[in-house]
This record gives sequence, C-alpha cells and structure tokens, in this order.
Amino acid sequence: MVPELGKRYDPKKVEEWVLSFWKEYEIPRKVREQSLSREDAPLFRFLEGPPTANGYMHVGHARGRTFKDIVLRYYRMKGFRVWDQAGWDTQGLPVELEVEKKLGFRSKKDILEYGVEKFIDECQKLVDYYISEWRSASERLGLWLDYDHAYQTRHPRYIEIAWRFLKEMWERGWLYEDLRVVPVCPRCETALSSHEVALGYKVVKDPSLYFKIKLLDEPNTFLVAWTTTPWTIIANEAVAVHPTETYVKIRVGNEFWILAKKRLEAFAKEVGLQSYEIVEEFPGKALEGKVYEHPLLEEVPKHREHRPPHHTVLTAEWVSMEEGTGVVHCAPAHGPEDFELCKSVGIEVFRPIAKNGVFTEDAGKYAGLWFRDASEKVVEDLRRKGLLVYLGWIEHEYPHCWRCDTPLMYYADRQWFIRIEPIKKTMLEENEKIRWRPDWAGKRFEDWLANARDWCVSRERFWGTPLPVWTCRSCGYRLAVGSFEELRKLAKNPQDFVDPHRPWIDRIVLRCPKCGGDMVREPYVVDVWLDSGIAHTAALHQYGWDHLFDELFPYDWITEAVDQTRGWFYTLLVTSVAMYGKTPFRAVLCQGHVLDKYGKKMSKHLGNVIWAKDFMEKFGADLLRLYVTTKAAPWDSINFDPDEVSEIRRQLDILWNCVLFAHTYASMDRWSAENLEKDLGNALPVDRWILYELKRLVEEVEARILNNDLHLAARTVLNFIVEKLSHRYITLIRPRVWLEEDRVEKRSAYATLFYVIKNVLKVLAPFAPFIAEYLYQAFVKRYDPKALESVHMESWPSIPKELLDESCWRGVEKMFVVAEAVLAARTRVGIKRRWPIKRVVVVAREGLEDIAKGVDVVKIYANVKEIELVSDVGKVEGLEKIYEDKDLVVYADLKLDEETLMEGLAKDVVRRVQVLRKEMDLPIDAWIDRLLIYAVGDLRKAVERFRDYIARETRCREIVLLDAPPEGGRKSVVEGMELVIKLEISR
RNA sequence: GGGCCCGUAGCUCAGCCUGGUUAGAGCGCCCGGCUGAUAACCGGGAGGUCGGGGGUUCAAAUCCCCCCGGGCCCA
Repeated sequence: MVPELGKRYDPKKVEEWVLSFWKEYEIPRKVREQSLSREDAPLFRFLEGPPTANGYMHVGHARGRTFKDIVLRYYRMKGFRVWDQAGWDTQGLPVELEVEKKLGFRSKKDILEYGVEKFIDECQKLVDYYISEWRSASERLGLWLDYDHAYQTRHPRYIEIAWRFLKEMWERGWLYEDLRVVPVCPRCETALSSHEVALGYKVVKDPSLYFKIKLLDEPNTFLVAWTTTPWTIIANEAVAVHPTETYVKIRVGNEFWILAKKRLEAFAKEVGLQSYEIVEEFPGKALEGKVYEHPLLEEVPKHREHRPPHHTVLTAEWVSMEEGTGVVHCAPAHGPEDFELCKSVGIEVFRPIAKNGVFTEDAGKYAGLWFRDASEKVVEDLRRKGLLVYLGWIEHEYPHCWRCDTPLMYYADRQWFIRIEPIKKTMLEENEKIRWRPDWAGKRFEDWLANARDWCVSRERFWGTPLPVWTCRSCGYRLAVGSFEELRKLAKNPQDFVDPHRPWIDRIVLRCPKCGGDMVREPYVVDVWLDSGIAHTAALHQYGWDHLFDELFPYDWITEAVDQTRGWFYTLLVTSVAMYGKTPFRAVLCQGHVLDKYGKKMSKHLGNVIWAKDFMEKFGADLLRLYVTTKAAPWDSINFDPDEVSEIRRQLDILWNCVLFAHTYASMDRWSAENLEKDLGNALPVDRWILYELKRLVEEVEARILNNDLHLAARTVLNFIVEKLSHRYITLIRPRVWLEEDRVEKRSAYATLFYVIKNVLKVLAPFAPFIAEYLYQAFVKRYDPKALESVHMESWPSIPKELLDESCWRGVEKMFVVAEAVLAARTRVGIKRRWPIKRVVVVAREGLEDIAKGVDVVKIYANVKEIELVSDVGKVEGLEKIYEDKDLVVYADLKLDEETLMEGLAKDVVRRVQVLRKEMDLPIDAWIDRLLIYAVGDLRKAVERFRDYIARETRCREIVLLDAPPEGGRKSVVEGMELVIKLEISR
C-alpha cells in the first residue's frame, strides 16, 4: 500500500489516506503494544486530565491535546513504556446544565417533575454522545491515547474510589458537616466550592450605598454604614466597628453621624457633604454594645422579635479602613465574617431567603423578590424613611456561577467539608518537589495552597458521585461507606443496589449498628472536582488494575490550562496528600489559553468559538497542530487567527517539494537504499554538512521537548526543512543529480538526501504525525525495503559518528558566508547570476583546510568559476574586496568579459527552451530531436559557441541555426535581441 | 487592595534570565535576479520613541522603581 506522491501537498487527501491506513493496519494499537512490551524499559507515566463530556472540542482544547501527543510520541520513540490511558469527566453540574438546556429546564423543580431517574438517564446519554464526539475529534487530531481503556468518572468502580477516599476522611474526622456561609448559585440551587468560585469572577456594576442606622439611646444620632449589597440589610443583625481605630461624631444639620475618622474625608468627598463639624472623637470600642433600631424594622416585622445582642454594635479587627465608613453592617446569613462574628456573641442567623434566591415570608414586604432585585426596593424604602445618605455606583468583581453565569449569593447553610488544615503543610512541601513549567505557575500554586480553606464538597444536585454518608433516623448515628461490599453488608435491602447513582442509591437503607434503626443517605452528591481529583487511583481501579498502582504512582507528567491551578491540579494534590501523603504528579506543564484573533476569550455567547473538527476539516490536523504549537510558548495565551496557518502550509509545501525532488530523480535513476551505507560512505563535504546539521537538529529538538519548550522544538524542525534542506542542501546537489551517467557523487547525493529526509520525518512525526507518515510511506518505504511498517514505530534518531565530520560542517558554513557575500556583490554591480564570476579569492589566516572543503558551495550557490584560498593578502591585486569579518576577507573579480557574456546568453537560451519543454509537458528525461533557433548578433554567436552546452542541458540531439524565424516558433527577447525557438519531437 | 503573564517593524514573533557591534526573523510592501522539486527561491530596499517616565551603569530592549494598556489569578 504505497500512496501516490502527488505534485502538490494536499493535507486533506494526505490525512484521509493516513487515517484509513492507521485504521486498516491498526497502527495505534501496534505502536502502543510495541511500547508497553519493552521489558526493562523505563516507564513514562502520563495522567490524562479528563475533558468534560458536555460539549465539543474547540481549538483551545486541541492545543493542549497536541502538547500531550507530542510528548507521548517522543517518549515512545525514545523507547519508553508509555502509560497513556485516556479519561473522561462525566458527571457534575456541567453535564446537568447541558441536559437542562436540552430539555428546556429553568430550575431544579423542573428536574423533580420530570423524574430524577429519567433525568439521570438523559445525563448518561448526553455523556455517551459527547465522549464519542471527543474520541473521534481526538483521533482525527492524531492524539493517540488508550481510548479503549479510558477511565470514566461515572463508572461504579470509579465512584467506589471516591467513596474509599471519603470514608477515610470521615474516619479521620476530616469530613464534617457544618453550618457555614457558602457561595450558592441560586439558579443551580447548590453550594459551590471556593475553587469553583475562583473560576467565575466578573466585573459588575453594583450600588455603593451609604445609609444611616439610628442609635436607640442617643437622640438624633446615627451610625453611617456602607454596603454594595443593599438586599442583605433585610437580614442585618449587627453592626461592626474596629475596636482601636478612632471614630468621630460629626454634626450634620441637626443630626449626629458616627463613622471612622480615617474614612471621614473620603466619605465627605464621595457623598458631597459640604459642611459638618466634628463634635467628639473616641475609639471604636466605646460604641460596643450600643443598641440600634433596625433600618427596615417596619418593612421586616420579624426583626421586632430580635433582642440584644441582636441589633447591637460589635467590634472586629477585620473592619477595614480602606473603604466604606469603618461601620460595617453584618448579616450573618450572607457574609462569612459576619457569620463568625455574630456566632461568637450568640446572635442567631436570620435567613429570610430561600436557596433559589427568592425572599420568604420572613422578609416581610420583600417576600417573593429575587435577591438582587430587592436592593432597589430597599434603597427606595431607606430614602423614604430619611435613612439614605448617598447612593453611588461601583464597578468591582463579583463571583458568578462558573457554569451558568448567575451572580452568586453568600448564604448560611448546612454543608459537608473536607479539612484542609491537617494536610496543608504536606501539600506545600510536596509542591516543592513538583517541576512546574513555567516556574511562576508553581509559585502561584503555592500561594493558592497557603491560603486554602476547607473544601466544601457537598452539592444538592443529582448527577454525581453520591455522598456515602448515612444517618440513623432513630438515634442520629452516622457512618460513611467505603466500598460496595461494605454497603451490601450494611444494607437492609442489598438486593436493591443496582447503581451507585441517584436516585437508586437513595433507596438503600442501612441497619444502624448502634440501635438497629433505619439509616438514610445524606441526599448530596459530591463536587465534580473530587471526581477528577482521585483519577490517580480510580482510573486504575475502574479496570481492576490496582496492582499497577505502585508502578505508576506518582505520575511523571500532567498538562492542562492555567485555570486548573484551582481545579484539577489542586484536587489531585488534596486527595493524594490526604490518602498517601504524596504528590500524585512530578511535573506539570501549565498551558495558556487560546483566544480569538482579537484576543477575546472564545465563548458560545460571543459566537467566536472555532471547533476543532471544523478547523481540521478545512486545513487538516497537522496544520492545526503546528500552528498552535509554533505560535507561542505553551504557557502563553495565543490569539488564534485562521489566516495565519498559511505560513505553516508554506513550510510543509517546501517539505513536500523536497521529497518530490528526491523522488523525481531517484526514481529516474532507479536508485534504491539497498547500498545506503556504502553510498553514504562516499559523502562529499556538503553531504557531511547536512548530516552534521541533522545531528544538531535531533539534539536540539530533543532538548527542547524535554524542557517543554514545544514551540521552540517545532520551530527548529520547520526551520531545518526550509533553511537547511531546501534552500541550501538541495540547491547544492542539483548539478550532481543532473549528471546523466551513474556516478559515485550522484549516488552519495541520493543517499544523503534519502537519509536526511527519513530522519527529518522521524523528528517531525511527534509534531505532524500525518504528513510524516504519508511521506514515510510514499517515499522512504518505496526506496528502502527495510523500512518499518509505520514512521511511528521508528526510534528517535541518533546519527552515527562515522557520518559526522565537523570540519566539513565548519568549512561549508564559512563558505556560505562567502557565497552570500558574492551574491550581494552581484546585485550591487548588476551582474546576473547566470553570468559566471571568474575568480574569487578567500583570505583566511586560520582554518583554510576546513574552508577548502566548502568550495563547491561558492561555485554552485554563487556561480563562481574559480576559487582561490590563501592565508595572506599577497596576490589579490585587480580584485575588489567584497566582504570582511574577523576570520575572512573575500575578493572577487567583478569584471565582465565577452566569454562570460556569451555564456550568460547561452544560459538564457537554455532557460527559454526549458520553459517550453515544461509548457509542452515533456517528461524530464525525454529527448528533443531537433532544436530550431533563429537569432542574430551576439545571441547568434553565443548559440554557435555554446552549441554543445545548450544541446546537453536541454537534452536535444541536434541544434539548427536558422536565418529566418521558423514557422510556429516561440518568440522572445533576450537582452534586447530577438530569439525564436522551435522544438521538434518525433514519437 | 495584592500577585502573575504580555506589550519590540504594517502583521506574527525572537532577543531580556547572564547589560556591550549597526535590535533580528518570517509574512506583507517596493526594486532587481533566478528557475526542469517552483503557487518555490535569491539579493537589495523602505519600515522601529523596543508601551511611557525615572533610576543604576562607561554602557539598558535587557537590571531596579513608578505609570499606562491588554489578559489572568487571588482577596
């Protein structure tokens, strides 16, 4: 199955062929087995960050997946046993929301009405669909993972590991239930963890409200408080001031206002307070215990029932002097600090609002309002009652639900938490051992770890890993279940255990070990980030591969985008340190994001998302891979502009042309790689030069990959193809391959070219696996019967010493400098390249021996007849100095004589004939029987003098000079002289 | 409020860690050349306040400080 080497690189055709070749011959499976069967070979353990199966792959995902593939392919070629299990994140809010959208749901109530069982079924189906989409897009991209053994977080055995983890936490007392103020998404009606909150900060415009709070025992005296969330005043229960900061009482009209002295000036300025008078100063402590009248007492009658310490002034160190008035209104139901402070003095939480963000009857006149809408009413009421000081607006960041974009609500609620404090120190120590790329990402992670709070793991949702905690209805005893076996043992109805998911799991009733009563499950599922966070263990357990754990853990390398610092990187570390006291990964590559061409985030709302499949359909996977890899460092974000891929396309065109060139001549001469070593043994200095460049290429690419500088690695490969192989090497060997007869120097040129192409394809394979495979099949395999079944079965190249000659490399490099100087001089004085330059003298004090090896470069590249190498400036008179650096001085004879002019004209004639041959589609090796030429003057003389040369170059048996233009001849003008030519061919 | 990344030619990016010729490359543009792998290539040219300001230094794109713009993270 040898594919055609077409005239032009057509990515679509190439990749279609390669995909079917891989499929038919099961290349990915064979390559994986080849890798894993290497006994005693070192392991490379990769842990896949599971994509969430709730949408399609876009080009940003594709970039990260390309990085994974490059590194995995490299390690396979280096002879490692590469662990490459795929994985899918299949549960949690992201999936539920996608299903809700599909079914047109607006709230949790809709799900209950629809039926949880049916809803879960929809979730399963949705996940099935997107997994197959992701798998096919990944395979289309060329990402080779073990998809047949992909871990799935929804798999019962996977869930079992989450249970094992949670039970361990429970038994250590690290899993606990508590009333806390947590961020809640009112749309999803569930609490979120702090790392989820961190994913959703957005800038919003909120009220900046200054309002008065009337003190009960001091006439006409008010505290002035500030808030950006007026709706929380409804649940206000206290006011906090700083104990030691100075507060002032000012007279404004006939009222007295109290606020912090440090804030007075800024406050007066912002609210436009012109005249006031400071009547008293005192520390905040002096206000402690003062009782006030709730500003919305009439509106919220419930507050009439609240007695001190409710509605009193408290003191707290955290009261800020940076913003507001130094008087902070406290709603224990809606602020974490407020909650703690109120709890410490025995204030009860008043929470007149439901989890869906709607005020309840307890909220009096605000009942039924959406929490953020209530702000407006509150402000109105304060104004009416004369308690409004000033209403401004402020732009600040406010957390939103990372999935559905709803503004979050801080809300006191009973939730389940995992203690972070006991493992924090170990996490920080373990982080020191992780190799972060770039290293600042590790510092960022360290900051995050140092500030980590307890992890809220409970979610009041449906599609997720169920929280394995059961509570006894009779005696209140609680326990956590760590495996299915344990569940069956404890269950009163083990026969009902069919699926660990809700709603089925909720029907399992346990027998209370204390009182024999019925135990029911706490109705929560756990944070989806816990699912992926235990992949280090659960991915193996799902397939019963627990015995591999010791060999695979900790994993060598993971890579995901920067946002995972708070997501997967974090939860992996938490669960692993909690379970094993160790980091589960040794190295991380932290990727930057892919933005649209204007630098905007790609999002469905903006409609600027580029789906990976669409893009590959149009341009192919190789172009996508190379574009996203070469554009910037992996950790930098890139602006994705489809127009820019033409640059990559151009470079692959050149590779294609190089191979086509080699194939064109090698096939004509029936060359084969049978005697490759012998032919390489006859390599000329320019061949030695490219072989040495090849060695440098291999080493540099390898070093770049190991350092995760994938952008530099890929650029190096492309640069070699364009600059070294195409521009230089092929130019230099052209005269050698045009030789008619079979000569040693022709065979060594073919051998070198073949060898270099073969190895470049190997080095290119991790980056552009399709074109590398295609050209390997179409070219390498055609000439080398010993070639392997696939380029991806090849080892990473290592160029044998006997092919390397550094002095040839040095000499050729030097002579390129000379050749370029000659070309520049030609342009300067107007000597065309086809007019040969008679003589060039190169003066070098040192290294003449090396330089001598590169004379062909100057002869061929710059069309110079004669090169002289000297060590001093003795005999250069009559020549012009055209170049000088610290090693070299170059002189050239830039005068044109008649002979040279004639030769140039003859070359011109040759070129016109060649153009005609091409237009007539003559095979390269076809003969012309008679070449009829009409020319006058110098042009005629040139044809006469170079008759043999012209005949040879154009493969023509006879040249006939005519005195009149031939019938139907091709007319043209050479240096102002008329030329008419006609080709005669018999069939 | 704190932290991180980015800012260099019309566009996309090197160079900065470790200060030192005239700040580079590719694309695009202009002029010329070459051409049997040629939708390729070669030579030359135009094009730069290296985001701005200050400092250190004999010398700053590079090191330090402040500011501006774009992005990200935390509070």
